[in-house]
Amino acid sequence: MARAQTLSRNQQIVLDIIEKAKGPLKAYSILFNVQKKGIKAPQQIYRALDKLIGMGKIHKIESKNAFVACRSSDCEISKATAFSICESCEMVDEISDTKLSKYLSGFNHKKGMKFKRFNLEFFGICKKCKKD
Amino acid sequence: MARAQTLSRNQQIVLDIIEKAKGPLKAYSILFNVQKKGIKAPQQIYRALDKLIGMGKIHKIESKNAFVACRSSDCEISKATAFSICESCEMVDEISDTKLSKYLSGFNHKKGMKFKRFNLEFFGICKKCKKD
DNA sequence: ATAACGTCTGTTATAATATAACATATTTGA
DNA sequence: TCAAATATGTTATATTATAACAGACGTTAT
Repeated sequence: MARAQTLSRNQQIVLDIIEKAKGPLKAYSILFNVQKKGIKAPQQIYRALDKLIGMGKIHKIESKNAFVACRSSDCEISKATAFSICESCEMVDEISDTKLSKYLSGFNHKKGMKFKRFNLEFFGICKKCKKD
Repeated sequence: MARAQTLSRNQQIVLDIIEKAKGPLKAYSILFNVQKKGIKAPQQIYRALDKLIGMGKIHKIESKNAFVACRSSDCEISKATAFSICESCEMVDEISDTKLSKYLSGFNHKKGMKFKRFNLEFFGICKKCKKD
């Protein structure tokens, strides 16, 4: 049985940084930010990231190779993720839309494949950037 | 105005390889495959890939950093992509489902952001792999 | 308690993915 | 035909991610 609640030292450090950030963080940017805390190597970051993703604490934005904190308390969300991404300022917003999530979770491939998980990324220009 | 129909030499070479492949191809695997045709550097591959993506001839599978040929004649599809990915055999299938596409194209963010494009990736185990 | 196990850590090295920058050639269109 | 846009070739380098090995730390079953 995996430990569901407690985070290891490195996991906590990495999660803290990601949660404090305003936007998505890249692995090496996390690394530079935690070097004062004694973490020195990419491996340490990637290991923590993997575990945090597994726990649903963070998500990877695949199109950006960057990581954001999950702001939904629902654990299931890590099997059903959707994001809104601004192509101008790089802002990422997690979309929690029950209808959307249900619609996609119920979607089945014509060829009979049963889906366990999906990731959806929307792109556009956010309100803020449109004004400029 | 961009040339919509004609492909340059390198673009054609890269597209040919991707179209012939059974599954998604990675950039460096494409490179190794076309070295006999005189293409020597990653740049040449990535440049061709970028253009082909822009034309909607191929798509990038973000979660795999790999590329597949578009098998839909509809150009619009490059602004609305959906894929089915087997986590066991790595097979990727492009999903062309009008309802799904319409549903997602019509989806609007609560915060007023207008989406121009989306990419959806479903994960599971394909029929073939389930048998094994 | 202690041995066995699973998990986490630290570390060095290297693989895999992608872009920068510069020089030149080719195509296209006004 | 000349300017602009697009494509090419090339070298170097940046960025992202994993392999492989060694050791530490906590649980828990005996």
